[in-house]
Amino acid sequence: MKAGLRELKRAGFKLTPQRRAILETLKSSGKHMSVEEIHEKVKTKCPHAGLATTYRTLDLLKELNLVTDINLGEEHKHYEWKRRHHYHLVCLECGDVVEFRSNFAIKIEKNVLKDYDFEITDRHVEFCGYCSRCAGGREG
Amino acid sequence: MKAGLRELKRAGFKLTPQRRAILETLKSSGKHMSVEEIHEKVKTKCPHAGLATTYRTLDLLKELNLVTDINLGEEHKHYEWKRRHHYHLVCLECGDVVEFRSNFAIKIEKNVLKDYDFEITDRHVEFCGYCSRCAGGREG
DNA sequence: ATAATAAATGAGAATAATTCTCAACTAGGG
DNA sequence: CCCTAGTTGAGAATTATTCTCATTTATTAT
Repeated sequence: MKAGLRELKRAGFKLTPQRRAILETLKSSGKHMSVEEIHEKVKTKCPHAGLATTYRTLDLLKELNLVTDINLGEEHKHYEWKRRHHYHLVCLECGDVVEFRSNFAIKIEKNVLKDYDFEITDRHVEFCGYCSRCAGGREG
Repeated sequence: MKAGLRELKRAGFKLTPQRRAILETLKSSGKHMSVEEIHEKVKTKCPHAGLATTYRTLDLLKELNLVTDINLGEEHKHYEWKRRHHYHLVCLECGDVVEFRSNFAIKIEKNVLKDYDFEITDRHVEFCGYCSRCAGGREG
């Protein structure tokens, strides 16, 4: 059984078409999506799907540690299928969101465990600033 | 002139009692506060202060890069006076928020500049999980 | 398969944080 | 001290999210 469905099942939740659709949408898209975007996509598979179910299911998937929510600026929330040590750069000028990885990310987390005795299960790391294209225009 | 007021002035904004109070409240508290908390504190200095002004001023201070907003869980937004390389650990059990610093934080940012040609001006780094007290209870 | 049942859904109402509107007020320059 | 553009307060408006509840459905045992 596919990852995601497996965890839902194991935790005693029913595998409804709506849940399958939401899960599949996020997993296959491979990027962050707003609740509305997810809902629109889900409706192509389940035309009667209600928005509340999308909210409920995303909460559930978050609870099960399968998805993460990211906050881009101030607007509405975005979700994405969880991946390890995968952070975000958000350009304040063009709004572009670039993923990044750093070897130091792992070291920071070891630091946190060792120095603060804190066990990390989820991460929200967004660095905001200016991407190469936009930085140029700002200062000559 | 004090830091904060200086930047407001320089950018051409008026130094109203409300702005002074909001700025001073955040700066002197030294920790993150919700908009309501800030507003309550401000009202002890300016009893007629409106909530909208607190929202407007926090937006303004953020615009000027003097404060950062942090997202603790799902609730309403929190703000704090900006400090360098100062991140957060959020315990999912007791809700406690601990600040942390890591030498690797600086290295990550150098990585980002070098490898992604991205100029960081603001950071939102929250690691969620379980603090030492709560981690124990969870698994025996 | 089919029935029994606890869980899940859809639709829209309810909520709560944030933003907007606009008349009245005020900081700061001259 | 006056003028004026910028700022404020109060409450209405907006908008994302949550709640309610009657109806439907996935799953388990028969």
